[in-house]
Amino acid sequence: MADTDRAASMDKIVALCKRKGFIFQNSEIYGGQNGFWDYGPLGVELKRNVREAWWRDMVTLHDPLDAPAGAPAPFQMVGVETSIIMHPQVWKASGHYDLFVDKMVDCRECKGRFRQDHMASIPCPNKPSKMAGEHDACQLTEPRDFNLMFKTIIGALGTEEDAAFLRPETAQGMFTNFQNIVDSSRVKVPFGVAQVGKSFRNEITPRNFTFRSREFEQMEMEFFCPPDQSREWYEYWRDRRYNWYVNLGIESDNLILRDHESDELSHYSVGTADVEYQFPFLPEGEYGELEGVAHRGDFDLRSHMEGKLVKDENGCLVVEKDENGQPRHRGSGRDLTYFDDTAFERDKESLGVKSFKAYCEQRSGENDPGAPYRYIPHVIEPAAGADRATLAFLCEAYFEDEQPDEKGKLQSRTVMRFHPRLAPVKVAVLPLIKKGGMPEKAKELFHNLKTAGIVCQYDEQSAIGRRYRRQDEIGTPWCVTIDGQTVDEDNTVTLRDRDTLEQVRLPTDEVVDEVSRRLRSS
RNA sequence: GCGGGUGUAACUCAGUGGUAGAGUGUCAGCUUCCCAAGCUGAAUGUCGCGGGUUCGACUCCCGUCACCCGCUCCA
Repeated sequence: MADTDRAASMDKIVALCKRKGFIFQNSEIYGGQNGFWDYGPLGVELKRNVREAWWRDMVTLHDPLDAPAGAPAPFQMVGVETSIIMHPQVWKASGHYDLFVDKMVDCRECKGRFRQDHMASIPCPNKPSKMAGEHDACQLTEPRDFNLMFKTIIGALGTEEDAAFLRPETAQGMFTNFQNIVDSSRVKVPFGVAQVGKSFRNEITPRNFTFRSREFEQMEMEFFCPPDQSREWYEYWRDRRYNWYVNLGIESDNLILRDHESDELSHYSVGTADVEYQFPFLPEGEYGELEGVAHRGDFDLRSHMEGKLVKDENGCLVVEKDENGQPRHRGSGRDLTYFDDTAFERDKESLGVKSFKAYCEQRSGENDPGAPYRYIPHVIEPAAGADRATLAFLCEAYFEDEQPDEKGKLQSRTVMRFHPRLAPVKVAVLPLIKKGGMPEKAKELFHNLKTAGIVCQYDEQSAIGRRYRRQDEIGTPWCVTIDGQTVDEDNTVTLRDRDTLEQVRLPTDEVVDEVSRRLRSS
């Protein structure tokens, strides 16, 4: 597909999102706000389904007794929901505070804005032979702070002293609760903590529909494992997360798993891979990030123990010091190490020691006498964007094809081919015509579907063909039609498939079970 | 943030210095026994927002907001 076609299809998707109630611009009646979006009646169902598919896969269906296929070992998985505003020190210790506060310099002459630490390598827009700020005509402002974290004030009389931040990622809530979770829920390493929630970033350039928003929702999981197994776990989660998208209907041609180059890695990461989708708003062959799966080592827990970490000249993580030799941003001072009692109990006989204390004393000369039984767990973090995944599913579902109308003439059809589990509406109940007892019969079935908790719609408005198309356009996988045969003969209905247009007849009483069965097996 | 483009009904878009139309969609009625059918009727816009010029602005000018494209940015 040419790039112009790709852009055109994106325009159609955006228009459909608005027309059918998937996604609206936030505060639209006031002119809108850059970087903020609202989900409409169908969008909220779709996004809920995305979230639930993730939570089900991660938490609800996870069986801690057996290792899932491909996993190095059995593991446990729990969920949390932590607050959006956290203690300001969290962001200082994690590094976000320093990292997100960029010094920016404006040029009054060329109207350019530059990151102060990048200026030496950015050509002056007016005189590209010189670097920004070095041309005689340049009129630079003083460097100013640009904080990518949303700032707020705690307390009604709050001053700048009471400044706090909306979280730019949900992950820190899992790290700061690490000890609480270990102490309260009897989990043992390796285990994961999952969370779904809103995050906020003051993006400089929100763009591409909901892809880069200032308020967005993340589906993050922090997986804590022994340091010597972290590589295997990283590879496991990377592949498993890629497959999650494939299983929910993303064609593998549009989806890639891309390992980061070493110079692309965050300062704390020893390995990161992105799950990326070929969005229609990108040029052909370019992909946008849906999810980052990062091997974060012990960076996060260590930061919250010791304080903000930086790499020293040897590439080792050390606490960053201020001019007085004190930590630049102190940590909590809590001991967040983990004692692997299972492994120690297993090994202690062969080690010839009675207690862990004795083991440590025996190894008192070592660098880390508690190793490998007491350690800071390493972290594997699959961090997915719920809005980005939702957008990818929307783009992937969009199809235009041609189907014959009642006169046999081909008519174009817009159909959203959502995976049935993601479809906002699962089934529509349609009386073929508005009389002959069909509406009554249809309403009865509709009530039964409702009672069974299946999201469904009832529609008796206008011709049957048009109603099918309406449902196609919002991606409803099945339509049940009540006709004369239902009422006058054998109480059977037709069940129409969105993609094949094929119809099967089945007894009205079996519709709820059949739809449930199809949803389960999809 | 910079440069370019765009902004008229729910959607797609016409339009003119004299306060607005089409198609689709939506709604109501009739008809209709399976894929955007037909007929009849109806509702909807302060022409993105604010200011200026003008007797009069949707139209011209300025500002602003939003969207798209290109740069920049992207933990």
